[in-house]
Amino acid sequence: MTSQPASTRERIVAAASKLFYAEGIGRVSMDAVAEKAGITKRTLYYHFRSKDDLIAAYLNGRDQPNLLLFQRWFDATDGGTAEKTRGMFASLAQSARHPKWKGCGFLRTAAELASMPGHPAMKIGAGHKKKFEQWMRTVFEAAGIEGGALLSRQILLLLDGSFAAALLHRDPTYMEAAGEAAYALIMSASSPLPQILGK
Amino acid sequence: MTSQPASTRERIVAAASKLFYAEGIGRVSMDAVAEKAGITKRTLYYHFRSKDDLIAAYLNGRDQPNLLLFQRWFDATDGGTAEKTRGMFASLAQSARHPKWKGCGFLRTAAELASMPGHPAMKIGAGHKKKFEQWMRTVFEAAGIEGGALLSRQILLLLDGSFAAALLHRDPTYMEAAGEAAYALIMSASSPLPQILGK
DNA sequence: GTCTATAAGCCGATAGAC
DNA sequence: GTCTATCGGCTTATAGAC
Repeated sequence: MTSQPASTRERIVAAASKLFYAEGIGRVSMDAVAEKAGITKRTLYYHFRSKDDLIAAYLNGRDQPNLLLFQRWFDATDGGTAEKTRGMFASLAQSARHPKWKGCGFLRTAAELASMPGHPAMKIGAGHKKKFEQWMRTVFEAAGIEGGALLSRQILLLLDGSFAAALLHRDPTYMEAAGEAAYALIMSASSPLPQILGK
Repeated sequence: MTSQPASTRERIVAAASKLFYAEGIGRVSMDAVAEKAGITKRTLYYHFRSKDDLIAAYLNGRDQPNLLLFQRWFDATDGGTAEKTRGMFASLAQSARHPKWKGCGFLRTAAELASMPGHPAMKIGAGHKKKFEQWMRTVFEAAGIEGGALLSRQILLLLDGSFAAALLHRDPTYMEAAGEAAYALIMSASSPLPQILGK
């Protein structure tokens, strides 16, 4: 909130955030974080009790900015809800073309901490994705689209799937395919199929 | 191919597979693998040049069995292509309810190795997912469904998304939601929408 | 709040005997 | 092919001065 030149704590989180995202939390040492932040390790441990606390702070710092980014991408696209959602995926694909892109920090951290379900970072990651799903649901309900609860969950699945596939194959077109699937699902929900198309 | 009591190499891969999947590759030491396999570390390094080689062997050993599992789940479900695909996701959700379930080993390994795109394990993981996508495509084309290339890619996205979401939230119902989305997408592709439903 | 210095142990990988 | 023993380096975290 305050606009200080940047507190020591903020500089630590900024340094950790860059390193954790670029290399993965398990491959970054506390020494590396301290060096990147321009402080000693003793100072680092003064501000954060443990590496696990720092990991939690890293994800906490990315929660709101990431959500705002998705919302800006959605709002910036012309058309109805289906078009706007597809546009959001198109912007995501564009962002994934940046050389430093390395997937979703929340999902990658969850993958690394899969054997520690109670880890604070897992809860933050789960909360972040829940917020995305909830936001999408309010969007669908505001647009008068039925089945917003199921639909928003399906959009989230396409989003996370596109993060995983784009990272594994280093191919952002998976995100565009996810956008097309999202578009088709929203269109189907917007105009329920007549019975002639039933099974 | 041979049905020996189990060669040393096979026992090593079996031990590594259990440990890597349960704890994540970065959290498992070569000491732990050797101990689990009942050999010394020197013997382990006689059979595998490095840990990276062992990681590749781990994923290679899971490639075919995993694909066969998906195909068996698909075949075991009654109905048409859409129902069979949804049934496959339902079986996946059931498997995810096992206490030892920890997501997709290929995706979790890719997340850990995100900063090493050229790692052999990344190529094996990408190949595995490509095979799944290709298999789905042949299924759709054999059933006479149009757009099999795009559709199979969208099913893969739902699959990977459900792995990620189910792991993060520890909630297998995300896989059932993915199955419903897959069902809807396949039904739409099977019976193209008449123009009254166009935008 | 930040520093220098170090504890105590684990890491991947190797030497050399048999 | 398997063993005992160990290297050199890196890991998280802490002690005590200022």
